Amino acid sequence: MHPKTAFSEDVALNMLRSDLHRWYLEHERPLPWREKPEPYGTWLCEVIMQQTRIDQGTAYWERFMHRWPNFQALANASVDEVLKEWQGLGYYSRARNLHKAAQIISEEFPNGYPQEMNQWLALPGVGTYTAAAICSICFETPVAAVDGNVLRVLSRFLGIHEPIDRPSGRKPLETFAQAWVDPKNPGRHNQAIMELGALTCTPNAPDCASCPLQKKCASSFMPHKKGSLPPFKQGKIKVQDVALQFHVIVHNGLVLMNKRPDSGVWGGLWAFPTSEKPGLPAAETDQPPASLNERLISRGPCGTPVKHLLSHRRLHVQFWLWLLPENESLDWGEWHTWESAMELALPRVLESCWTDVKNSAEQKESKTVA
DNA sequence: AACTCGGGGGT
DNA sequence: ACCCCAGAGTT
Repeated sequence: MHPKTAFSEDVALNMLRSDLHRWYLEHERPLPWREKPEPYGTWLCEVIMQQTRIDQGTAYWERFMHRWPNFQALANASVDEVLKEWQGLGYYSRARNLHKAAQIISEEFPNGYPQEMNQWLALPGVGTYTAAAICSICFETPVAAVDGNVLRVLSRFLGIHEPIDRPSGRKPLETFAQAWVDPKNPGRHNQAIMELGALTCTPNAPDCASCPLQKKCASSFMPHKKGSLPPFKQGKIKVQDVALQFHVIVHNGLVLMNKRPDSGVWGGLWAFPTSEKPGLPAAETDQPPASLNERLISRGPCGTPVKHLLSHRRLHVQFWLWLLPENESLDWGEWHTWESAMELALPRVLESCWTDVKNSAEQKESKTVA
């Protein structure tokens, strides 16, 4: 590369930086973790906000900060407590990894914390984006934090029409992002691009007129038709139908709850014992697996079937009531009162169906006695 | 490189 | 119905 070219590129980059930074000083949202940035709150924020809107995650951040204000406090919590506080936020491996990472940090950095990219990257739940965000914001490490906002802003700015979810499209964006990072103020720079993506260079109907990068943006003067603007993606999500059955097993007023395995949906959360099969349910209320009849007394459907949407699955959820015979026992999980079961970390779909299922189960159970 | 993993909001 | 969101881990 010719020195002269490098020089003029450098000048151009500097001008873009100052334009962006001026814009950010005016438009920065007053988010709570920006008041007094420190590693714990920043790390917690970045993990909570993974694939999550600020509007949705902010209340969770506030509650976590209040309940567990530092690495040690979080490390001393139980994973069930952390998952309960995480309930409803989704991607529950984040909560389990958060807890695990807090224990690692409090053990390996007593009264301290990691300060380098590689140390953060070694922690569970911390990937390239999160490590870069933490280190640039807290330690002024000159690394680009490339998230969905940045990919959108830069793909439009550079006019990248290659799919951003594969190397051909992603590589030039990361290269430019890294070259553009302000070595003197990387944290503010990274947050400024993300803020621009969140407020102005939005997924649809970007407000180019008020964008500080407009004059040099490859897309601002292109027609903003619905699918004509970067970013483009290759990946297509195939949503599958799944018939899922929750087995509500009751005995002496108690209900059986299972802790779900870490792998799979709702990992680490508690739920009724579950059976599922691909496809749509054959009927409004499918017959349960025959094997359950061997030890349990079937009392039939319970509560109202519901459809529950996940990003890659359409769950058709049904509940089935069972009674455990007197003098029989079951070691599939834990017996809870309906009240104590509700204190467990539950999937959203159970949270929203809870009263309906409980009422239906109690009604059918008492009818049996009579 | 392709999957998996939630839930909520927008159009 | 489809898209996206302050992505990471596994296969």
